[in-house]
Amino acid sequence: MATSEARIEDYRHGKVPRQLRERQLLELAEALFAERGYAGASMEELARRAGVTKPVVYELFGSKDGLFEACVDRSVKRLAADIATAVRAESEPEARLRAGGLAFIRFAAGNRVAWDLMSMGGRFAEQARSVRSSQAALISELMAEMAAEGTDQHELEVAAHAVNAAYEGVAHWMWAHPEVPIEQVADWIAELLIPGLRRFT
Amino acid sequence: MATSEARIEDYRHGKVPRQLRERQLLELAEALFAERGYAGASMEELARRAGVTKPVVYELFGSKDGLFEACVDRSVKRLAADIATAVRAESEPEARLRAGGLAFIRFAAGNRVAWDLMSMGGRFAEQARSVRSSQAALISELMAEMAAEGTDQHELEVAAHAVNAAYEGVAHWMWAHPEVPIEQVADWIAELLIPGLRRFT
DNA sequence: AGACCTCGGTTACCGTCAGTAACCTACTGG
DNA sequence: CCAGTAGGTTACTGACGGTAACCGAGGTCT
Repeated sequence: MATSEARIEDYRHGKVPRQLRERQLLELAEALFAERGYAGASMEELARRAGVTKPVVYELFGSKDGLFEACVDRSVKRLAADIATAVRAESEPEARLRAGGLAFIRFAAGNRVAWDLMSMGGRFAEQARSVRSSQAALISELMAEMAAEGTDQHELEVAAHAVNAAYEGVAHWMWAHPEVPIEQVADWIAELLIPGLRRFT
Repeated sequence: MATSEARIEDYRHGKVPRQLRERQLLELAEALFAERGYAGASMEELARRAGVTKPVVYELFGSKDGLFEACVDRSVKRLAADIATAVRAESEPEARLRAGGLAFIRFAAGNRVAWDLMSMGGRFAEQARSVRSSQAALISELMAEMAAEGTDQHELEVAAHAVNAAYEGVAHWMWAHPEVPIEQVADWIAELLIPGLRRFT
């Protein structure tokens, strides 16, 4: 990392550059949302924790929804990057799926805060849907590699969504069973899904 | 149905029995939540639609959360009943899973209101988790029928959660693709999952 | 030097809504 | 006729999302 990370403490007399303030608020907001839930988190408190007042937050994010979406966006990007990296490390389709799945599970296990953020449905159903779709698109791509030419596009999409959801659902299960190693879990899911996916080849 | 359904209109001068009022409010609340989302739905408006005032709602449900949970509970029970009925109609394990899956998909397709209610995460994460768990328990039961004796209990649970989540995830996909018949979708998922499930037998 | 701009920030307010305390009133049974 | 109660209302509080208006330190142009 060449450019040293700027810190808030360097700006003693208030007056922190917008970009830095934004990063600071995003980090605090992520923690706050995870800690209190969407409804329970108050803009006032976020501002207080950052040592500023409400209008500052509103100028940067527009609204509470805007702030939340920004947080989710951040997490989604991190997750997508993690998966992409893991997938790129392998070359065989099946190995890529296993690697992607493991990365997914790992992320869920190691970033519960971010994870909880992303799986908040409710009024953010639309956003959640688009997250899932892009996730599924990623999987579709993986599957398209190994799919025969004549495969029905809809069926492929459905399978991709199913695969994505399966991992997602199991991630929830994991929280209740920390004693089970995640590699084991990832393996079980892969073992469950791969046989059914083979018919696409 | 022997006992005739009591209706609100029969009680011209206010004074409606609590039980009936409760049913009425639950139905209106379900619609309202679906229409406006949790945050957007106001207790005031619900009361107005029912022709009463807020404290009536509060006496019956305690809080907005309480009302919401009651709504979800109602939907969950309906879904579980639907699935149980469908499953009971078959005898072969594989056919039962297919039937259960189809019932699941059918419910999602025909009760979007209830469905949306159930998949609202956020502050209701705990409730959502318990719903999923009981759902998965149902599937576990199904799978236990066809599972060999020595099967790892954890693996079975994981698979059950994965199967449940897969159906759930695809239900979301369906909304965006109403042109695809639900039987087709249900079949695709079954085809995807069953091969992987066979290793339990 | 002084006029001026702008950037980061504050004070003080509004409207909405969950939740509650206190009160009202038509029936019902003794 | 009186008491109890079941169903309901009025009128309020407190919290919170969101906003208008203002402020002051620093740099820049003439």
